[in-house]
Amino acid sequence: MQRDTRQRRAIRAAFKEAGHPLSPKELLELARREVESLGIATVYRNLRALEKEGWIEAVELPGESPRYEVAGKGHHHHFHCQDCDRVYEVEGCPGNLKSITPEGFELESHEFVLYGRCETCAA
Amino acid sequence: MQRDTRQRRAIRAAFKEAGHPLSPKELLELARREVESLGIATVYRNLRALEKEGWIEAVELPGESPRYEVAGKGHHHHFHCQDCDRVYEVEGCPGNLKSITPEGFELESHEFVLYGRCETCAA
DNA sequence: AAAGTATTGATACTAGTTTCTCGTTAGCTT
DNA sequence: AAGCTAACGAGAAACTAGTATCAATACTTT
Repeated sequence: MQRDTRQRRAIRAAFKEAGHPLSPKELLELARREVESLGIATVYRNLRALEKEGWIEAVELPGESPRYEVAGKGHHHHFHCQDCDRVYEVEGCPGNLKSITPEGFELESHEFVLYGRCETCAA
Repeated sequence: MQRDTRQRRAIRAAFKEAGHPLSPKELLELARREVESLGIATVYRNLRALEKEGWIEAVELPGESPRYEVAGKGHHHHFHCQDCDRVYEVEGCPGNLKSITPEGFELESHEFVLYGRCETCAA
């Protein structure tokens, strides 16, 4: 049976407070504010468990190792800040996708990443 | 000075014949049809050299290690076939990007990937 | 054709990320 | 509160992608 540990609570809390996708390292840092002895192995163990139970899902960005965000947010995309390297969610979707899909290809889904500077770094 | 070797010719030829982005492994396979002794180290060496001289450029897709395509094609995006795992180029661009960029964020560039089945695999 | 050296191929190595191992800790149940 | 054992922490190990090493090969020039 699954236990409700300090570590797991800290990890869940970190996701909720952050509100944007977190890499394992970012997650470790954030959750250590709560449980400072937290180890990286525990982070990975819980990421796997939380993903399996559907509470988080992986966010893969070009040339980056995966980040994770709380699941069930509906269709959205991401903004990657080139200064602070953080990833933000963006609402909305450009649409128009079928028109650029080549003849005979079956479009199933799409991913879409904006690059630039976030509000904080742009200032 | 740079030499014109069988290996380098085979690699260039593979890019031109393929007409779509190639991973180092794909490139190795293709170029081995021409030079069967070709080693992976040589592939990486030439990828680096060709990228440096601007003849190819890297194509980064979510969760994938980089592929490379012949440079200088103008703005375009990519279609990743989930069956054969090949990547194709697609013309056009949805536009409309500023409207979904959050307040205060500075948009610099974007990347955009379609997923589904290519013509061959859809048949 | 010979000499000089850039390039090759095989393999060892590095770097980064994720997983495994195992003794210890701490939730949960009774 | 005692016992059971899931979960933890630290470090070793595995995996992957890419780079470095070095003797052998093969372009180029003379």
